Amino acid sequence: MNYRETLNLPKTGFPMKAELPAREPQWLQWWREHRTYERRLERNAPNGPWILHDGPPYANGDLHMGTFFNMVLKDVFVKVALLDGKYAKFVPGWDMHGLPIEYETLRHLNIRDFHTIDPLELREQCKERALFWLDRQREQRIRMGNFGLFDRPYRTIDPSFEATIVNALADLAERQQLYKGLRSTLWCVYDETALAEAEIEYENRVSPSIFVRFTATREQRERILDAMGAVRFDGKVSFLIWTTTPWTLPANAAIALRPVATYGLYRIGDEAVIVAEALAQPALGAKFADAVRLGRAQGAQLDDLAVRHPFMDRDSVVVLADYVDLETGTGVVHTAPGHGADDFETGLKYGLPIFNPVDAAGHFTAEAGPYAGTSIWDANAKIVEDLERSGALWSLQNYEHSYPHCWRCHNPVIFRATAQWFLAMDQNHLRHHAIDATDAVDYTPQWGRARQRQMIETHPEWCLSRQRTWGTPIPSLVCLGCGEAILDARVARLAAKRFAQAGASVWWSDPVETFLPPDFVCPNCGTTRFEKEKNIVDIWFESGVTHLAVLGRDGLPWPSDLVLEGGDQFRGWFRSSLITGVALKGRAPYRRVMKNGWVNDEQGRPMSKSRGTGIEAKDAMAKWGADVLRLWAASVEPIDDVRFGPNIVEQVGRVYRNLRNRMRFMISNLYDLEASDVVARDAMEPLDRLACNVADAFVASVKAAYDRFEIHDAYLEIVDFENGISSLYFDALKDPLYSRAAADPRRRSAQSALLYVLQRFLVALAPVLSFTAEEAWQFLPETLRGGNESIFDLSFEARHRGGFESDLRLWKQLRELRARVAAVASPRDFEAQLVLELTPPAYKTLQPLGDNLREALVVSQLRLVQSERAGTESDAGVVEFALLPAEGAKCARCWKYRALGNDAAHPSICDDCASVVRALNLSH
RNA sequence: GGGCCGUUAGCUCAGCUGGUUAGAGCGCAUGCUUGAUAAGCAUGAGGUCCCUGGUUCGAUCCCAGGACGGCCCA
Repeated sequence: MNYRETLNLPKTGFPMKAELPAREPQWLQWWREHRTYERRLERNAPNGPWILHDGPPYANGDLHMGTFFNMVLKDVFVKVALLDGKYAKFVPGWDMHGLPIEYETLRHLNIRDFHTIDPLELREQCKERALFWLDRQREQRIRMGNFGLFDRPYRTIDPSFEATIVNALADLAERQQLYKGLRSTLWCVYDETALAEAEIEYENRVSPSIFVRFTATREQRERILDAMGAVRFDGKVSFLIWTTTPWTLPANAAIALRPVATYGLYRIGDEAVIVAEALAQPALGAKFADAVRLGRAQGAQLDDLAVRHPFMDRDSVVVLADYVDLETGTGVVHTAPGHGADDFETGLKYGLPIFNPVDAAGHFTAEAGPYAGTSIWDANAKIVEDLERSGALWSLQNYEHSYPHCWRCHNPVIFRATAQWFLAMDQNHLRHHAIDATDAVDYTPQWGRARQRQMIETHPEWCLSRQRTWGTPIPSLVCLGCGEAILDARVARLAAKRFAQAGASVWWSDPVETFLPPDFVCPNCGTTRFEKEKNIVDIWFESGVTHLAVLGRDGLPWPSDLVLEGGDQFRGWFRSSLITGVALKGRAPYRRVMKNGWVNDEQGRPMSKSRGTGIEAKDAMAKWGADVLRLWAASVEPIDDVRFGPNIVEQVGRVYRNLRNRMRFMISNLYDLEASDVVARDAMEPLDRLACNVADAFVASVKAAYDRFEIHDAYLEIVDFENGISSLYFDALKDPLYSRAAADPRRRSAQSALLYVLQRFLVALAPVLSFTAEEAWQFLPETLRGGNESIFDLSFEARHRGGFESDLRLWKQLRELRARVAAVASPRDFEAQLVLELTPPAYKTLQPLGDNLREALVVSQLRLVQSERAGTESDAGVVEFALLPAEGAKCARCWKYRALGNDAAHPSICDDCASVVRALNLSH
């Protein structure tokens, strides 16, 4: 007789092969149809919110693995909160204005100069492109298995959002936080337009390289000599600067030194010059041989000195700047705040005048004195000539270097100061308050706070205005009477109201009168005639107010509990949100900031399309499925930079298969269990009760890891648990599950424990392996699901009885014991009988397991002996053990060694099996 | 060039406030099983803990310098 058919072998439709790319979309559909997320949200509503506020991705292009990684991490936390019973409403958002989209649209339309297209038309086209990419990205985010209100995302182009932006500007204006001032921007004098970084190409160019004396007056000289500890010297004393742009000299306001560098005063003949010591030899050239050092000082000691401008009738003051390097030149840097980004920042820092003597077409204005009317490029030669004549020129040569050029006309570009709107960082102590506000924020990792503070400390005045089309207008006016630029809160609120109704394009289409409050007059001159300014707001400001547009309404609290983005956002969104939050609401708009690392390729280098390592999220999901990729995200340390590629996915794929098979084993042994058969934990066999307790401990530690925002720790717990539960527990259970009668109490106890362990296992995994956990849950017989339609209807709450410690110790002891026995001979074929001589404590803990201990060791017979000896601290409390051949013969049905043949009808099987088989025959 | 971060077995990672034969999973090799079977179990081989100095009785862990890699800036 073939006894195999009399066994309770596992049965399930849960497939071993995952085929995730094909199956996952079905579960997306299932979640949508069953409103799984929404229903759980509603159920959780009374328990209060936990909100992760989404930093808006930019709506151009498909999602890459870096975004995928970030979005999976976000989703894990949302799901953890959901399973924890929280109102974890996740509102995804998109950043949809801005230059990249404007460029892409112009390229799409084949338009070279954006001035040639009507702004309203361009805005329509941009909107279309942005919506196109939003839809694609939304599809990809949904495909990842992310939960959220994807039907109602927030979008920076929504009229209500645009109104929020403008109202924020109104609030800031009311607090005197906004002003219009000059700023140095890249400028093409041929196209007469400002350029963005992205519009620049670097090309080689030959420029005049000149060293120029900035000479001290007699009075200035004495202070310099004093500061440098030099003896009395009556000759000419000069700072020697180096520049390759002589035309910027008329705008010189200062000379900058490196604070930590040492500067020397070198006497050469009857004059003396100051340069950095490290550069003295190359800078002074042949004259260095005859130079005598008269004094020296750190740059920081020379702050606040001054010398005369070589040809303008004014002083040039000494300032300090960290960016001054000692690679080339003299370590003394000519500073023209109107003509360089660094220079400009230094100018702001020191309150220097922003000379701006160049017009839009690149000609000097009257401000340039003798050079008025000259083209800047022609002026180069003229200035050098004049310097030569006045004796200020030290040396001249040609110099080839890389220089920014306009990408359209390929001419060299310049820096030119233009009037822009700023958010004043030091008005109302904003910078100070923002730094202090980080104290109330938790950072993961902790050094994030220092990084964030640094980003605030070094934040220049925030330039809010852009001279482009695709954005939210800054509703500022120009008075036609006096030319004053006005950003008035009342005007802004009126504009916001109009934008909320009709969208921000009305700023371009509607007459200025529609934005004027009654009786509005120029505060400067009283005129009532105005013109609209055509600036849009920096998109970092737009994303910086997402917390105002999304939080504090629709059941969402302000601030959020967590924001989670890539580390670059310390300078970006974390910062812009913090500043607007502090400026407008007095505190950070989030309670915790977490950063995730970059995704590099398998060699640890940035992913690159040209190297063939650039993988898009949608392609990865189509190839491997989302769940394996989600598991990958948990398998790495997300704080650090991580690696991704086919080999790594393959490795994670094997871990995935293990997890899947463990689920499958449990499900497949539950096919005949009815809810009414389920045994209460207290009534279970000791080993089964232990497994349940260990599962509780497992979930508790996984939950604790999630609560610490350590997804990777949760992953390690999961892997550790699955290995233990499988090799020890599942193996032990096979015999009782398969060979006992279906309704045998031993078997029902085991099944009940498996059900519980499976349920806990799936809950712990669901935030990461969402699709697979759901799939497994649905393959569980419905009667066993306890009315929980989806795995996401379950909760983390384990029994917090405490007292897991002794269970975990016993569990560990069993694993060691099993390993110890297995090291001598693989016992799992039941061929052995085992005699264990145990220490008294080990005997005390193991003996109560009764026959379960024999099951766990997979032997046919087990005898425990309490040792007389105290025993060393030997493994698992085993003083000694002996493996002997099992007694009896191998039962053809259960494979254990037993006494056979007591039933004449079944001579090859043991008594227990015979009674099971007889019962089966009777029922036929 | 500056700021920040990282560097532990082939791969992904653990290693608490300095003292362990430095661990796990995956892979690899070997064996068992064929009643989880394109599965399961066991055993084993893999490490100058990036390098160089220093502190210490003792350093993967602390300090300094360097190399390599990454992010943000310049």
